[in-house]
Amino acid sequence: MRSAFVIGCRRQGRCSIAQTVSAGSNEHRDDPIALLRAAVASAAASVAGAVDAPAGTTLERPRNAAHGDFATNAAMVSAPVARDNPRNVANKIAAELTAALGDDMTSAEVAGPGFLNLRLSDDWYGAVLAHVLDSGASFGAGVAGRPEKINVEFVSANPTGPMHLGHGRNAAYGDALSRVLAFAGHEVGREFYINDFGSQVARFGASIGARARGEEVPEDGYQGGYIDEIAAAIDGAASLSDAELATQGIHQMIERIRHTLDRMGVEIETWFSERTLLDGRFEQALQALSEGGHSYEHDDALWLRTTEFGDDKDRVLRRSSGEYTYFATDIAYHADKRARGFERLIDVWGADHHGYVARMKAAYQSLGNDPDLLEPVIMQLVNLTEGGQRVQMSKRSGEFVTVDDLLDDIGADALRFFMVQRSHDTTMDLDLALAREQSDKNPVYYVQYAHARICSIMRKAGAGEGPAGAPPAPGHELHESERALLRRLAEFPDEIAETCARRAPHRLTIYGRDLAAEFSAFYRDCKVVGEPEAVQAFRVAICRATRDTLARTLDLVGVSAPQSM
RNA sequence: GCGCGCAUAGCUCAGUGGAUAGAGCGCUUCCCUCCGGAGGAAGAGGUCCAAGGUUCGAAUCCUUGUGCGCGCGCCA
Repeated sequence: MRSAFVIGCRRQGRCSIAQTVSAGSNEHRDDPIALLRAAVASAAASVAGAVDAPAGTTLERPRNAAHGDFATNAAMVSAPVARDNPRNVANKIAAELTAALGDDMTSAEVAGPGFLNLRLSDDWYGAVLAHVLDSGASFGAGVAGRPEKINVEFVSANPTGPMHLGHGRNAAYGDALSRVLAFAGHEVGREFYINDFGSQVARFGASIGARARGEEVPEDGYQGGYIDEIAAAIDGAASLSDAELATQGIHQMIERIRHTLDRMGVEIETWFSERTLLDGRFEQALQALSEGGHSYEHDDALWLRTTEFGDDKDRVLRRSSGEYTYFATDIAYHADKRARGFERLIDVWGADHHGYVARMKAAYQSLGNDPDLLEPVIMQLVNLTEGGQRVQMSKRSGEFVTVDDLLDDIGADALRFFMVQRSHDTTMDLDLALAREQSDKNPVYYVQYAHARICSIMRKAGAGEGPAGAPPAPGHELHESERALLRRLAEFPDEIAETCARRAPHRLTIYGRDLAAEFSAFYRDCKVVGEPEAVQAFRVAICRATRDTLARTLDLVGVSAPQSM
């Protein structure tokens, strides 16, 4: 029996639930936050007369300073179990905590309906800083409860055209998610599915052929200047077959997409060709569906009974014409991912694919898999704005804005930060004027500036990269800005865990901005260089920890952390 | 019509059961003999779409309604 005990933070309106830990857990023995959390859980369990703290017990960072450094609702949650009123329970928990934490805690006050407001000593804050620096590059890493082998399929833009806005958001999200999952300890495979098979490929080849011969593209063909460019780049294009043109054209488009992703700093490990599934794996998947009794013939077509697993209607695998559908090969693709040992599949799809979710999960289940281990993530649309006006067309070409256009315009850092900034399930506006701005108005510059400023301070302090070592215990009374900054730093591992659990990398951009703002307050209140030696050493250590955590946060989003700007 | 998503400050958005709902932008007013002013401080600005329900406690969970987006093909 394991009851969840969660720590949350609550400051400036944010409330995050994080890592769940059961009472008495020994993990992160040297992590002051984990120790505090464990002490609260243990005290609550003891007072409630239970083995574990009651579910729903939280440790929060109150936004109101009068509510202490940390606060817990343990007493209110435990009261029903303890058959006592919350304030009495709170007093008992406070007594237990005082005994358990000793000098680390300076006060535990009962407040309001039964909140317990805790204040920690400066020595405890010193231990937080020591923990961050001791952890070094692994601070916040490996927080995944149980490491999994996860496949993240993203972008998968059709190789019949350039990457547009939606692909940019998809790429920024998928790459950031992959990075943070890997950082948290999962084994992650990043994959791009190349749709190089089927009717669209034929239309693509026909379009190139038409342009190569100076004809108009067919009614159902692909329009756009890039078709002319591809036709011109293929030797003797006018005399090649449409099929050959399609093959060469797709190769070129993939190279273009690869180049665009490179410019964004997006890494793809596996470029998976749909066509290669036809070597037998495709037939194998269809056979498995048939043997499982999930497919049937009707009206000369082959159908999958997806309604068996919650879809609205059954779906066609093989058309009456004999051609297979995109859906059919996609099923084989998912079977292949599973066969390659990935236990969890995350598919990052565009908004127009949300109707595809139910059928794909049904198909995955038909293959004998747990549908919960296939997670389609739907990216909502992106609108571009400029000075409040909606812009969707490129000024240069008059066509839809491509990712390359945006990279030319606002750069990779701004593109990635802005695209990840919003939760994937909300339609977002990207303000080009703001993204272009090279000032504090622009959030990505704000965070990068804080990092550069810390680097400058450390240069001035002559700190260099010397041994991080254990910083001296604070010899001075800490400034409230120092405590606030250390609390924010200490929150990082929980933030990583929560970002992973919710598949929500946009949290990282918020955390980065909050950490940068917290540093700015520290910078305003606390001088580093020129202070007495012990004070300077302690503050340089704070700078080092903040710099590294800011850099890590930016890196997980795929944004650079410049040492000077 | 059905399905999925969304609805929070003038704008763009955080916030998936806790105390007085936050940030950025915009607006108003301040701060450079100061380790980077690419910065900081203060202020104005809210029926958290509506109505019910669950709870000691709801922006958050449940129902219904409204509005917006997207999808509903033997396309991909």
